[in-house]
Amino acid sequence: MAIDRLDGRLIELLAEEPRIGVLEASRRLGVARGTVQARLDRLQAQGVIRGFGPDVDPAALGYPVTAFATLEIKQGQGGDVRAHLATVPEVLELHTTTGRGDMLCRLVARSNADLQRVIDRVVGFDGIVRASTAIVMENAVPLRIIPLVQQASSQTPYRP
Amino acid sequence: MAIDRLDGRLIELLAEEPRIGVLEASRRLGVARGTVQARLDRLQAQGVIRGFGPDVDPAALGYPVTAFATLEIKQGQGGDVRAHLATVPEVLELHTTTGRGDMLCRLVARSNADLQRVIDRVVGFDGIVRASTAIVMENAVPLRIIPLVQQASSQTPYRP
DNA sequence: CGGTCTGCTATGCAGTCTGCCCAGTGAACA
DNA sequence: TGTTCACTGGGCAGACTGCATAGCAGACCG
Repeated sequence: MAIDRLDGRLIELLAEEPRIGVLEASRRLGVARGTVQARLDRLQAQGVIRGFGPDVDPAALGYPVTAFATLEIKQGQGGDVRAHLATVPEVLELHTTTGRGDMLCRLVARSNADLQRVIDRVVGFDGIVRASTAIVMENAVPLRIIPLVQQASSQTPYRP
Repeated sequence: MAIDRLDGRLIELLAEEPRIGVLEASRRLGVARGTVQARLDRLQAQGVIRGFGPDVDPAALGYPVTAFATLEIKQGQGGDVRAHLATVPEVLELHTTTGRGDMLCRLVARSNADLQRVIDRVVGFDGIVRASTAIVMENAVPLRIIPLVQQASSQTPYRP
């Protein structure tokens, strides 16, 4: 669960140059190949690294508009709403939350006009009482994880 | 910008088995290796595939709590607030939005108690007028892109 | 203190893949 | 009709992977 500096550097390296191989990584990190191999296996086994899936940009696919919708759900309808939203491709992410709304979801659309269609489809379901949407104007900080990895790994020095 | 069925299948394949090579992918897709190579290059050049960065799970790093904070910003302070939030490792994502708040950010923390520390650090900045936070209870639909890829690619058949 | 474990280093080997090249083919297009 | 483009199928040298082995240093424990 705790990762050390070497793990951190390895993840940073993989994030910067994903196409890199184990051998090249070991050279950059100044450790043996087997060590990198073992660390990678461990990180994946522990679930720290879930995988290396392709990072697809919705904008490049023709969906440049992103929005967040807060949904208020009728009591006891949570499961149905979740199943409904899971069938909508434009729903990229869905969380149930505390606070004002009951659910928060991330949407994409082909245009602002198209967003209306998506929202209609999202809220066109019985269990949803109310929805409020915030359109993203600028993605000031794109989804990132490296700073957190650095923080988490800086605690534990690498002792060979 | 438009991707066809083959591109779509390739992305799906890469998402399912990221460790796959070009050669194996070409076998699965039933096309020549050079074709897969060319498609991959094109997808990356067009920015559809940004990269293959490691998918790190914050929970496995010791940050199991996720929250979304809506921030209200003092007029004209947007840039400063953005720079401030970029320095906080626990801020994984930041968007400027329309609607009720002015910014929406995704936070992680080591515990609910630790979330307080994170929020204090986030809002402990002059430009932020008010913040309202929603803690994520369940990630009903984890960040996904495949359904969108399928939708986008199903329009254009593959004509060899 | 000595035994045991774990993690790292270093090395080797066979099999496989990558990057690059080329010639040929079929379809779309001017 | 001629040109262009994408795909096919093949070949080649070099590099990498997965796997296995052996030695070494530090931590832990009775």
